[in-house]
Amino acid sequence: MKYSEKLRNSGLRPTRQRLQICEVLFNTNKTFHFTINDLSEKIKNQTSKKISLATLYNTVHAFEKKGYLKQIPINSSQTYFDTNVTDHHHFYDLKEEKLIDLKNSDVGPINIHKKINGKKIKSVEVLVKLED
Amino acid sequence: MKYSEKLRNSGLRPTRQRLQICEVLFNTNKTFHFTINDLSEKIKNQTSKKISLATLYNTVHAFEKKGYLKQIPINSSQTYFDTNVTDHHHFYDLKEEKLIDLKNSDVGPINIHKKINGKKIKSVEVLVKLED
DNA sequence: ACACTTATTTAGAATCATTATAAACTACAT
DNA sequence: ATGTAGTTTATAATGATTCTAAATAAGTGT
Repeated sequence: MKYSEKLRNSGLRPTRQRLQICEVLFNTNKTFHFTINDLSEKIKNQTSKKISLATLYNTVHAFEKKGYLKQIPINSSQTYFDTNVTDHHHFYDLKEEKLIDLKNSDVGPINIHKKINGKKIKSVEVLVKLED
Repeated sequence: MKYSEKLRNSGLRPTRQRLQICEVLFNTNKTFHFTINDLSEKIKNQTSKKISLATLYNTVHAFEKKGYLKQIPINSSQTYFDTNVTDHHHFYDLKEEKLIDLKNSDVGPINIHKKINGKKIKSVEVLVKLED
């Protein structure tokens, strides 16, 4: 299925910029982590036409809202996004400041035994900090 | 044990500012979450003498480094700290933008079955996002 | 193809949390 | 009391993110 159709089905017009961003983010079997700045660099390198920063922010947030990207909860000066939107967890190497995927099977099942009235669980995310 | 001794034992001089901050943060049985801004407001309300923002940042980071505070990994415009430095986890109510403590017993034990060469696990933190 | 409406892109400005600076001050050892 | 290393402070600087409003492009109906 072409990105343009997917976008349209999500209520997003398939613009040149969005299609380029889709290529960079999703046209690979591997999933990966990135910041807006990383994305900006990739766009500069992999494509000829530049996209303004504002558009990168707009688009990444639009994709996140649609569920095509996830924010990774971590304290860093920049926000990290993940193209892997399945339930999974992360190592964070404090020294290298690098994120590493943990498969779900690397972390046992997690059961939350507490409920909050009127609220349901949207996601469960584990961050494992690593030091030397 | 007095805060001044504790500070000295940690290699931090017990200054008026640090002692005031200790009072606000630790002089209660309840632990709590706060941002630098929250702390600034508390200091303004609970004490007569003001402390500069720079000092609040310096001190909170110093306390964190010494293990008296923990940063909570969450994507928010401000950094959240926790006076509860024991291993425990959090709910994050996305609508109210509020953190709620989870006791360790509310979350089963978490076993990480993956190792990274030369790295050891410093912490394991679970963030459970809540929606309506 | 054309006109029209609405969504999108964009450069640049604005915002805001945080960090850096460097001068004044203070704790503490001698 | 003096010296020095550690702290505090006001203020400036930084930098990621968001806002703005004008220009552009996409979709729709004719």
